[in-house]
This record gives sequence, C-alpha cells and structure tokens, in this order.
Amino acid sequence: MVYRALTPTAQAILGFLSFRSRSGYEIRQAAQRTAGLVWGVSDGQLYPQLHDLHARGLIEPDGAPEGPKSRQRWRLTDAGREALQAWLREPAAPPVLRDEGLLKLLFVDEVGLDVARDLLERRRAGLVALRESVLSLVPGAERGGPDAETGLTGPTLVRAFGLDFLEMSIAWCDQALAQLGRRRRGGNDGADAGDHQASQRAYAGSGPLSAAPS
Amino acid sequence: MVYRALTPTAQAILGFLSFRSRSGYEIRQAAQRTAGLVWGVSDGQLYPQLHDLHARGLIEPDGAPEGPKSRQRWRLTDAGREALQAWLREPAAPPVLRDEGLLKLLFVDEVGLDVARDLLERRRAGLVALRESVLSLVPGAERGGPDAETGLTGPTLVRAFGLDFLEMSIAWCDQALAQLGRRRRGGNDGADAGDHQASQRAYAGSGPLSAAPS
DNA sequence: TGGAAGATACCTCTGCCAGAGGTATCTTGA
DNA sequence: TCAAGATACCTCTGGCAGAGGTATCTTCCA
Repeated sequence: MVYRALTPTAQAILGFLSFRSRSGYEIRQAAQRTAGLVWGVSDGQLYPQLHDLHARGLIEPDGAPEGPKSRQRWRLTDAGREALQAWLREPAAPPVLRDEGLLKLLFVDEVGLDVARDLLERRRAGLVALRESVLSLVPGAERGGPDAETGLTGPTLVRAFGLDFLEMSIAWCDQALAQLGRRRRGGNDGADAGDHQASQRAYAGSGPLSAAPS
Repeated sequence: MVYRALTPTAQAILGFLSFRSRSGYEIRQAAQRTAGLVWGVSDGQLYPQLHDLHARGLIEPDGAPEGPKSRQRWRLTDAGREALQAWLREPAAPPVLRDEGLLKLLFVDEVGLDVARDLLERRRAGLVALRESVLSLVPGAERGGPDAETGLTGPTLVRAFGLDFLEMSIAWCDQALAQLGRRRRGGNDGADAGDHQASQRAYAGSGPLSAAPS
C-alpha cells in the first residue's frame, strides 16, 4: 500500500491538514462540514489512511497524544504539502452520482404513479431539510484564508455548488410532481415547501448528502 | 450471499429485465444509456449479480445460451417481479455525490487561482461533452412501460434530471470562472499564488456544508 | 462521592463496488 | 486465410461506507 498512488480520500486528508494540524476526529468533522456534499470521508477510511500517510512521511504527529481521550494531532510534512500541490494540478476524475431514489424512479412504471409521487415527496422533503441545514451555517465562518475579504476561497465555491445542486434537485422534484399531479387529477400542482415538508422525514439515515446526525 | 438483502445494483438488474428479457451485455448497455448518470453498473458487479439472482430464483435463463458469442438471455421470474415491486415501494437512500474535481477546488487556495481556472475549464469541457452525448440519445428508445404514449415514464424523468444536473453544473462553472476572471484582472492574484501556503488558514473552526443537528 | 449516561476518539470487520485486465468467440476485410 | 477488431463474459484487486466495538472523558444527579 505504501508505494501505491494516493487515493482522493488521502489527498483530502492532506488538504484538511494544510490549513493547520488536526486530530483524526477534527478532520472528520471538517470534512463533513465542508466537503460532505461532494466527498464523504468515513471512519473506516480515515484512520487507516492517517497511518498510511504517516508511513509515507507525508504527515507526522504534532506532539504526543494529548488532550482529552488521547487524541493524536497530525501535521503536514514538506513532502506532504508537495504531494498535495502536485495532486491539485492534475486533472480530476469526472463526477459520479449515486442516487438510489432516481434509480427507483427509473422503474416506477412497474408499480404505478402513486409510488412515484411518494418517492418524489420523500425525496423533496429530504432535500429541503438538507438545504436548511446548509443555509443555517454561517458562510463566513469558513473563511479566514488568503482572500477572506472577497469570499472567493475554495470552500465558498464548493458551498455554492452544493446549494445550487440542492436548489436544482428540489425544483426538479416540483416539476415532476406537478406533471404527475396533472396527469392524475388535472392541474393541482401549486403545493409549496410547507406542504411537502409536512409529509415525512424520509432521509432519516445519515449519509454524505444528509444532515448527518452521526 | 444468497440470503442477504438485494443490493441496489441487483434491483437495477431486475428493473432492466422487467421490460423484456436481456443478456448481460444488453443490460449493461441499457444501464449505461438510461441510468449511467445516476447509477453505474460495472462488469465486475453485473455478471456475479446475475448468477446470484439466478441462485435466488429471481431470474431464469430465457432459452439456452444462443446467438453470437453464446450470449445468455435472462428473464424475470414471478418472484423476481415481486422483489422488484417491493423494493420500489421502500424509501430510498439519500443521493451521494462523489466529485474529485470539487474536492480539489476545495483546497485550491493552496496552489493559486490559475490552477482553479484550469480545473474549472476542464470540468466545463467534460460536462459539455457529456451533455452532448445525453442529448444525442433518442429519448423514447428505452421505453416500453405502461404510458409510453405520454412520455411520462421513469426513463423520461431520470433523463430530465440528468440534463438539469448537467445544465446547472455548467452554469456553475461559468459563474465561478467569471468571478475568478474578474479577480485576476482587478487585482494581483497571480503574484500572490505562491504566498498562500505560508499564511495560516482557518476555515476549520465552525463552518459548514452539513449541519449536525444531533 | 459515586455512579449512570452520554459524548468523544479511535479501531476493525464485512461486503458493495469500479476498474483493470484476461479469455474466448465472432465479424470484417485484405 | 489470417490478422485485427468488436463482442460477451469473467476474475482479481483494492477503495470505500457503514455497522459495530472498546476505552476514555464529562456531566449531572443523588
């Protein structure tokens, strides 16, 4: 494993350590807050990757295991910073969407339009809840980088993408519901956010795209 | 494996066989055309899953291995159709986005705005190419469900989502590029690029793409 | 003072899954 | 007739998420 190319998750860890040193737990939290929508980092990956990065000499312990619960802080080495910068300059793999809800919708003719409506409403409710949680966080708190005054840091860009994605997805749900509603009863599609939210908290499970009550 | 719950990929296979019987290769092609954007099905999953579904009695061979290259056709059994319908009625897992490009963009302050511009331009080009390929497919080709005449089948909905997603992503690239371009001409960013690593970065503290309301 | 309950921090194991790489078969065409 | 390429299926490796576990620390209430 040591001489294999770094995985994107490993690079993400380097990225989160480039700002300052952190413990594994702090990396996980920062990842969920800032990258949760576009790149999940799970426990099962995080800790092994930290040890691998250490073995490669890309990160090093920042002091002895300290503080509450013997948390170990890690910091980037010079080699680690170089590896991060090299990776950033390489072209990226195309985005991949993994969406079980849309997969079900694809086959929904098999069971009828009521099921389609139900899927869409649960989906909408989950997306709205996620958007609320994203909006409730202070955008400026992300900043502090070199161009805090303009708000053009990476986190700001990524946050904007996340919100655009959620808006677009919600709007698509509304359109689809309007079409299905029109087909069934003939034109009642004016329902708005409040109604749909009342319908059900579908995305109860935690996931990279959810509000993640982990 | 036989008594474990079916994976979404296995359910997708059942779904593709619900229209008509197909060989593994045909399933792969149909999946790529209609679900490629939202749910990939790779060779390494497809063929083992077909055998597993057969072992469970959810699909069965449709005639002997025939035609060119001894391709085996499979069809849904009654139990398979029931399993598919039951799965469609369950709530879906939340969507997951896996986007290495946005992950890089998150850390792009580490290397400067030229790299950000480059990433965004490559991203845009890839998205535009993808959109072209989606647009070039005949929308009705994959149908065969109960309401083919109205165009409101699952494949049509999913295709619309894919196109919306691509449009939104392209528009976001344009906005981001416009902002970066404006900054460059207005200020002295090119010169600072190298300084970024020296300064302390702090977007760690409390910011957010995902709230944890726990 | 003490102990139950919960949060924190890290770890391990299992299985889904993509992608690389392989084999065998069929078609094309020079 | 034989090479080259497309087709159809298969296997192996390793990234990765999620469940579940342990140990530590804090809080709070009796």
